[in-house]
Amino acid sequence: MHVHIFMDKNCPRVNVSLLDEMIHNLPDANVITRISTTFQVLQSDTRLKILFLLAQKEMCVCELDCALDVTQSAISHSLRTLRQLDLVRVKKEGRFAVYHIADDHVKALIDLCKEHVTECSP
Amino acid sequence: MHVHIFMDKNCPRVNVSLLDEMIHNLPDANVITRISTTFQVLQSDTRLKILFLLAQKEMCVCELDCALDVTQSAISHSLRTLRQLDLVRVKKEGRFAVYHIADDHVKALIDLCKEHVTECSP
DNA sequence: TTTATATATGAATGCATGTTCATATATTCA
DNA sequence: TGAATATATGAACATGCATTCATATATAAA
Repeated sequence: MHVHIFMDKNCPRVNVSLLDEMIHNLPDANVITRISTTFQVLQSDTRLKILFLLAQKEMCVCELDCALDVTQSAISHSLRTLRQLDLVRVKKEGRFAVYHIADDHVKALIDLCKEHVTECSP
Repeated sequence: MHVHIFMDKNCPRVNVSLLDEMIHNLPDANVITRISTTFQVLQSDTRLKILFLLAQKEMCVCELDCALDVTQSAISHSLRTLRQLDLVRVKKEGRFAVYHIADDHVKALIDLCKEHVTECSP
């Protein structure tokens, strides 16, 4: 893992060895990227609504289609994105694709964020 | 608050009154939007690195500038965005603008997401 | 006051992403 | 087998955003 302090900037407050250690403590670049990708997926109203609905009960695509004011196509695209990050999972039931929240981390994440947002109201 | 079930879609699995209740249980539209905005801000590698650094110690802009391989301008823009959502806060110390994490929710959020990402490795 | 440093901001650009439309696949039912 | 329903996918368009460059403001040092 590369650690690189850009000392050409020459900030008088920098403690080089401390900063070096702090940079070492950063998650690996690929972990950072996966975290940001996850948050990126949680950044859409439609996908959030899907997650809040699925948190209550597993649902097939056409149920979601009844509940949300977007195209069925948009819902499928959203679900694929959520699936790719393992935020939701599918099981086939006859001709229906029934989606459910992947695990409790996901619920905890959105609940925590909801807390943050509703507590401080700027 | 409007609840609208789109029954023209006519999904055989829909239980109208249940779905109606589930839609009522959704957070208000503006809360959803604020949640998605928050996640949107957490979706950038640069801003995440800033948060992971600030989680270790408060830092001024030029310290961050030494630690990260992006422009000082980019860092300032990122910090403003983080500030606007109350994810970080500033205090002035002489000519330095010293930033720190706003509260523990924020730490908890990114830690939880890091957990999720590092546990399931697709 | 002049100079240097620290931070912020605006404009411009390039890239990514969400949605819709059109269409393809898959499953059930007649 | 054929028709209807359920879901997925691709292309296209429009929008939003992160970064950089250039520059402005603010604080300190000389």
